[in-house]
Amino acid sequence: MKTAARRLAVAKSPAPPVAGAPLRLESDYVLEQHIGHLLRRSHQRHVANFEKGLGALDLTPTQFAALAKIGERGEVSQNLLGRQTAMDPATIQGVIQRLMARNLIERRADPSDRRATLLRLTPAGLALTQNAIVKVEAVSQTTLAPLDARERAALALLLQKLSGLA
Amino acid sequence: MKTAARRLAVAKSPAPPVAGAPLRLESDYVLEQHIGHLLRRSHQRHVANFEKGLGALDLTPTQFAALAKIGERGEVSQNLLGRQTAMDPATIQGVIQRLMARNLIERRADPSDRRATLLRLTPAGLALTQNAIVKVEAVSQTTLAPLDARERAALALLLQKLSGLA
DNA sequence: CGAGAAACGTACGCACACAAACAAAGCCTC
DNA sequence: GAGGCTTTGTTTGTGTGCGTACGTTTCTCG
Repeated sequence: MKTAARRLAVAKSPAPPVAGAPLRLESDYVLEQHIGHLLRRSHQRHVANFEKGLGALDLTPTQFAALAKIGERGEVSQNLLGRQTAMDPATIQGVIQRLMARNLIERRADPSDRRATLLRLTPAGLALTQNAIVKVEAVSQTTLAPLDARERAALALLLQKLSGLA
Repeated sequence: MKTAARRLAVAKSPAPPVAGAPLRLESDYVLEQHIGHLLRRSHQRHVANFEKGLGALDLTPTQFAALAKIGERGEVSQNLLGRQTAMDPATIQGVIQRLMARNLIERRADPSDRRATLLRLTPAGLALTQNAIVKVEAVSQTTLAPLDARERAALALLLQKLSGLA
């Protein structure tokens, strides 16, 4: 009912808003060729592959990045982790909370800096991360499937330049 | 107070959760070299440039994509627009609502298919989109600044392959 | 023709992602 | 050593982005 009512409300506007031929851009802007759109679509496709490929583990790309980085460093502050994984303090906050709720990481106050919080993996988190790393390799292969070896290397280099990592 | 209380609650766990040396991954996984991370960071950087560059217009990349596509086609259904801009039906919904709330687009029922809704630009929407297109070109230049002309062409081609557009 | 399948839009919930504003703790300089 | 700046983490608000479920309408096929 609600739906029908709303649609009627929209449809009942007779002439004022919609008069003649639709307005068009005169410029021939091609969305599909623009770097932003291409980056967005490529990233989108990879994220979809990721969530397919890790299905049972129930990890998002950002959650995985956080786990991998903590596991690499042993123990990191929340803030440093954010910088290393390119996440806002506000963003990392939610990620940490969700990982902690699943008992994959634990935190303690930094004894030498009472502002900071140190993060480390739990045994469960370590096991899950090891497991995930294997599957993530497969996901990367899926994402990169349209490219041959030379193209893959070229793309990696270009993206590193683009994102300021090279 | 709330903050202090929470921090104490965390800090008061004495030994059980945090015992000895932190757990580490034995594998030498390098987050920074993986395609997903590179795509994420590159996209992230571009979005930041975009929001800087369009500042006053107050458009997000997706909102701009929707406007540009509507302006190119004259009048499109919401669903088709979603496919053309690579957005979920659920995602395009919110975008449309926000653009409509700002009176940049308007909608009417499709006379030949009562399930569908047709979208078109308002005069204000057309003017804003024309204006935005110019600025978006500049944003793309900013994003691509680390690359020379040959690299830009190569990157565009690779991303088109990667996202299924070529 | 009529039932089932498919398409369109909507609604809700979860997870990023960032800006802005804030409190607490540390640093730094005069 | 005291005031000011910075750093760390939190909270709130807005905007994507998708899964899922839903109601309506259209299409398709027997």
